[in-house]
Amino acid sequence: MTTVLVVDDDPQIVRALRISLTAHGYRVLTAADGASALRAADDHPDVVVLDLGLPDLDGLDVITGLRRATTAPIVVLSARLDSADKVRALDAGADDYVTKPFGMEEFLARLRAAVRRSTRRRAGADEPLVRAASFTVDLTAKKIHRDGTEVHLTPTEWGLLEVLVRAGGEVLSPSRLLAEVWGPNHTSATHYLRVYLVQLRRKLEPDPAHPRHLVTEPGRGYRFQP
Amino acid sequence: MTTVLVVDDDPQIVRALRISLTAHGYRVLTAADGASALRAADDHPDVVVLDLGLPDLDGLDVITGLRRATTAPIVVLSARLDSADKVRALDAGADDYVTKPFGMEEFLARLRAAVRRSTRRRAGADEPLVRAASFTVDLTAKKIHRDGTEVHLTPTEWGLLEVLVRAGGEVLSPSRLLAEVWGPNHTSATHYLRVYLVQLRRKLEPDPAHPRHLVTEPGRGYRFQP
DNA sequence: GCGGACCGTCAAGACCGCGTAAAGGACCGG
DNA sequence: CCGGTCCTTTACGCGGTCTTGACGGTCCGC
Repeated sequence: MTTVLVVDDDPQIVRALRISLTAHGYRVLTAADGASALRAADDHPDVVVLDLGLPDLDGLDVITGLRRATTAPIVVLSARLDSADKVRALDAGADDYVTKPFGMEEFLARLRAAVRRSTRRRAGADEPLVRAASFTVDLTAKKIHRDGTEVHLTPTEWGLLEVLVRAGGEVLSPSRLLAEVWGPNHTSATHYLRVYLVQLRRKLEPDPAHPRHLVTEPGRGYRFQP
Repeated sequence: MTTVLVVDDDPQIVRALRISLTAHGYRVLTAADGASALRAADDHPDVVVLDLGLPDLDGLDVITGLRRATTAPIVVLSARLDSADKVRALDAGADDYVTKPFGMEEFLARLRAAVRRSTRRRAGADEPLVRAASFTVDLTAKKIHRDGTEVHLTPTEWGLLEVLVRAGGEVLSPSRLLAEVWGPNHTSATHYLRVYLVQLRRKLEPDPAHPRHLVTEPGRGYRFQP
């Protein structure tokens, strides 16, 4: 679950944000001033929503202080429209700046965008990882693993496998596959496909003669079965 | 140098952005429609500035298309004030949304924030000293140490190594490496790379014939393995 | 049962990317 | 002007990869 630290001294806004955020599945921590905000940073929130008009500390100092404690994205809320304030806040380490009054939908979308970017590396890095019974395909790292060891694929082999995997189980016609891997001018060389399907099966399938994942659909094409 | 891809069909805006961005030390690529924007994504911009009102493709499709090709942050420019548009764009994969007309200072600050966020991980905070098993790279002092003694690198050798090290293990394509080290006009002289890779390996690798740190990814490029 | 279309398999040769050595040439400081 | 460093360019061998051809098998319609 994603944890949001809301820092604002206005109980009205805190309450409104808590309701909306909780309703959207977030876990909510709150702080009413800068000092407690910096303390709350130790609880490792995934994202911080920060009002700049706090009673005890200057807003910019809160940002730099938070930056020392955490790499979580900071979305600043502020009533000030002055663009110089925005520039200072962003350069101090904030990730986005929303002026009050704000629309809740837009605010939530900006929050999602901030969280998405900060988690793409660690969580998202291994999300496009497709599993089959006997091997796994890492689409970003372009690597295949089987029985714990890495399997080496040639560029063309990889190109073919990638197209099949990205299709997500859909049957792809020979001409479609050829166009994707070899370019639109090789759509009649269906023999290539057979050769490379054999090689892929030999490298990936437990029993290459009876493929379970790289399946032939006679007369229609090929399909990847996760 | 940070590379910005500016996508807009209005020559006025492109021109204004190019001037401002260049003056602030960015390298600027431009595209006037969605199709060429997707093509330009292969040049690995560090950040994309995208106008949503393009003549050929729907803005959201451009965002999702870019997201397939690159993880660079996307800052959307749009004349539409409707918050529903913002929500859609942000949820499609955009990182920030600026409405026209916009203040250049604020825009630049948002751009800096977007770039900072996406490069924070590899900047490695305050440890610009990268260790490999057989040598260490000091990125600030521009020095290499191996077995306690300093290794001398020529400027070009250093440039190449620096780009590889800063990429933090990511595979870099030949064209990308050439553009970074020799400038964007030498992207086809792939032979340079082989020559300099040999020299770097001879100076740094324990067994230059079987490199452990400066690794070739056949068909895709080169990678630094710490 | 028979022929043809489609598919799987194997292997040989062409081709291309990569690594390596080394020569030519620009540039610079003495 | 000279020696050195560094960049560029040429040449070549090797190994992996792609392409191509041949052949056997299976399924289906006739």
